[in-house]
Amino acid sequence: MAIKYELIKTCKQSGARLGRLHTPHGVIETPIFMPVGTQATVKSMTPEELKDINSQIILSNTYHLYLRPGHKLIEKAGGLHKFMNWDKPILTDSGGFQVFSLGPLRKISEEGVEFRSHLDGSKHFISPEKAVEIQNSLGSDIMMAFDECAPYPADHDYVKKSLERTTRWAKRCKDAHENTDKQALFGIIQGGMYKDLREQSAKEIIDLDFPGYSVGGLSVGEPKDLMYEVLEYTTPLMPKDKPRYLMGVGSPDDLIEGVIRGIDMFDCVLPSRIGRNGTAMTSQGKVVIKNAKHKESFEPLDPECDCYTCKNYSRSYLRHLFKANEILGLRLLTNHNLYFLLNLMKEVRQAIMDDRLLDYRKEFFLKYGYEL
RNA sequence: UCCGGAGUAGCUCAAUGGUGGAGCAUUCGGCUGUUAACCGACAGGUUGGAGGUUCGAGUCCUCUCUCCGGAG
Repeated sequence: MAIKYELIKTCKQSGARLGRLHTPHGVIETPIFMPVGTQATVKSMTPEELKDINSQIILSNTYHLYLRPGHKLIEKAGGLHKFMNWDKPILTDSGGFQVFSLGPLRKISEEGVEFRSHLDGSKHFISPEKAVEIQNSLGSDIMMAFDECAPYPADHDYVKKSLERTTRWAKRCKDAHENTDKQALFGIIQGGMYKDLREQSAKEIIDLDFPGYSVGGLSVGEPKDLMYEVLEYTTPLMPKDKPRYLMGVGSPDDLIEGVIRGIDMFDCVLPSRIGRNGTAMTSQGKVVIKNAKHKESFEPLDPECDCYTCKNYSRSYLRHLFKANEILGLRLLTNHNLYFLLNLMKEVRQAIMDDRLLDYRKEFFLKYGYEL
């Protein structure tokens, strides 16, 4: 087996899990946040910088790398790790979400998905088998099954048909995947916002016996309370001895709420994207660095933060960089936001260890400005 | 001094004589398995000034001011 999950303890106060995930490229302490590096790069960050902020694993993308530069090229380069100079674990998303987000450019059938490239309009076809083949070429530590992410809202009938197809596709992915000792393939539970469908999907996917499971189809525009509710009845259905991954979630409150509901892994573009767009996550809440009120603020972005950005630069300077459209500004904010979430998860792990995650949530929310 | 050109939003510029717009800048908002250094909103005007022609003038006419270019 490529990976092994070790449950260290559960928080007595919240039930959250503290664990370790052993992978071919090292051990990951969970719960963990995974920075997103869609095109074989976490935008604006070097691998060295990612290590400096304690990134343990990053995510990359099948769809994007298949289109450009091509998975065969990456295979020829010696695999994704070597190609991008990252020797720690990598998880690759299957392209299922791109199917969801490509909208009118794609056509879904039982066989797979036909779509037009967003780059040049060329026609392509990705099947479950193809998604596995691509990810085998990339050589990621954790591969994701090719799924269909249903939109929100979607009616019961549509979601049921969609999740059943996701199950059939998951089976095909598993059958196509042979490199099981070097790469782990995770199954994805769908089912939208319907309890009976989540139960059905969980049963079908777990019956296929994957080394890890993710919850997909959340964080697609539904209210937060609804997402938490779905998690509350979905994670208890998942095996305790396997990692649980909530796909696409990454706001600070969602991470904490997800961990409390039994999630071990998260990924999200939010910190890197809003960082590039000029918003920082700080212990005191959100900071939009371009706002005029920071013009003469010579204080750090977050006085409680120990990241490179906060230790060396003022809000005034960061604002200047953004106003002047200087590339360093978005690099520094990306660096800070990723550090902030990685550090948040570190504190969450400590709080689980100390059996006080609910207390921690309360303290964090109060400072950040979230309502409990 | 003469000749020519130009004066419209903070800037660069649109607008048959018929409801003065855009891009950028400003201010603010959004972003959740990246089609995203992106997207959106608010605000911003006595069209250099004064007359005139006209039902109606940014647009045509007269005078005037400023700037640019050329000549002297």
